[in-house]
Amino acid sequence: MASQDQRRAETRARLIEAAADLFARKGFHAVSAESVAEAADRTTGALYNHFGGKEGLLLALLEVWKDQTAADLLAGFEEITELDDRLAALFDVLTRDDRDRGAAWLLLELELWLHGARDPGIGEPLARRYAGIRARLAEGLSDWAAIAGVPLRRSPEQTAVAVLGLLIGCAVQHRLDPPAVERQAVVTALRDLLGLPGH
Amino acid sequence: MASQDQRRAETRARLIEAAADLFARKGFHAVSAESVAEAADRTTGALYNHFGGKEGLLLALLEVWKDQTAADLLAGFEEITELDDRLAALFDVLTRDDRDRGAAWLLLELELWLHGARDPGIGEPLARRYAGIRARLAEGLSDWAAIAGVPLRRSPEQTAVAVLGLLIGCAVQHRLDPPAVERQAVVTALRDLLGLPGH
DNA sequence: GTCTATATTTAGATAGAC
DNA sequence: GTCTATCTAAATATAGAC
Repeated sequence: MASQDQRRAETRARLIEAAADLFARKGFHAVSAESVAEAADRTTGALYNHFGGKEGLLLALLEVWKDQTAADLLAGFEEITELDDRLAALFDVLTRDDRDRGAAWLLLELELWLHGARDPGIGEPLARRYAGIRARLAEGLSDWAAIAGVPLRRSPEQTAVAVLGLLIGCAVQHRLDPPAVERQAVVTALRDLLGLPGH
Repeated sequence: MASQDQRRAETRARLIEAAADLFARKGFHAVSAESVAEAADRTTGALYNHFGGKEGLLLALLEVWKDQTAADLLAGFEEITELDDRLAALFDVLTRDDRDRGAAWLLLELELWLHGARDPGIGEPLARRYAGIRARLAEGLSDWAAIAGVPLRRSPEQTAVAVLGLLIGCAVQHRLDPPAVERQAVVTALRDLLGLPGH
């Protein structure tokens, strides 16, 4: 009896994973429901049974990633002690271009954003997700400020907005033209936002 | 004889304008070549004759916007004298949501970016465009620093990267959740990047 | 140079077998 | 619950008339 649920859960997981990969690499509209099912070793029938369609799959994907992204982004941040390295790690998460999930992360992120900006059904959960990421980041920055004895220049929330904004905006530019965005310059810019003197 | 060229030029312009509007509002893949032609009061035949297809239309659109964007972004910047107002004007260009072209600017921008990140044929001209925008912005910042007597904290180019990055990243967040991004906080963050004391 | 009409392909979605 | 087979709709692209 449990193995039925197990198989169902695996099908669901496989479909979501395949969707994440394909949507990120080719874009939502350029990917057919059939190709997602095929990549997951299932069929469109299963996909429609689970998610009701491609749009439903996108929403499910968003929900799964809701917390995971914040975790990915802040994983390094909370472990590293040296501040400059922590800041650089944040940028690296967004710009690394290897074969793992981080590879197309930025692409999928903006793919989702673009849908969210047009469709409230996607936009609202996405907005909540960003708010969650900022809340965690704000908490981290607030703790850091207290320990380091450096007063933040804005509320923790608005500092998180600025830090996240700078990271996203620089990552966007980096993707099109990597040499144009110097890693070290991003780090010093982040330092500026935190109210630290130049190195 | 000239009227032949004129009509051809007008058809081209109408198609590009219609494409900009529709691509921005609905996204490239969600828009059919036929709907673009219809919105431009022409037919698909004309579209294919001019651009060879929808992809060609996207490229042509990109070329037209190449310089225009920098002009739009910096138009206010160079006229306003009060620094905080200048900085706020930059952000306003990216976040205003009225009925004119600025409305969907950010959407079309990231729509193009997403295609550019996946297709070098789009990515390379797009990268050149961003470089152009940064060059103009760097020049403006450099001039300002000289006049104001405030030394920039990074090279003009890398300062432009950071300023543009912060603007884009904050605009992205603002689009999904306007109240979460305080205009004044963006201004002070920009001040930080320029090495100015808090207000 | 532009339009009408259409060929070709492929998408999303479903019905019924197992 | 999943798969096979198929239906309907819509998209890109073209061919030929004007």
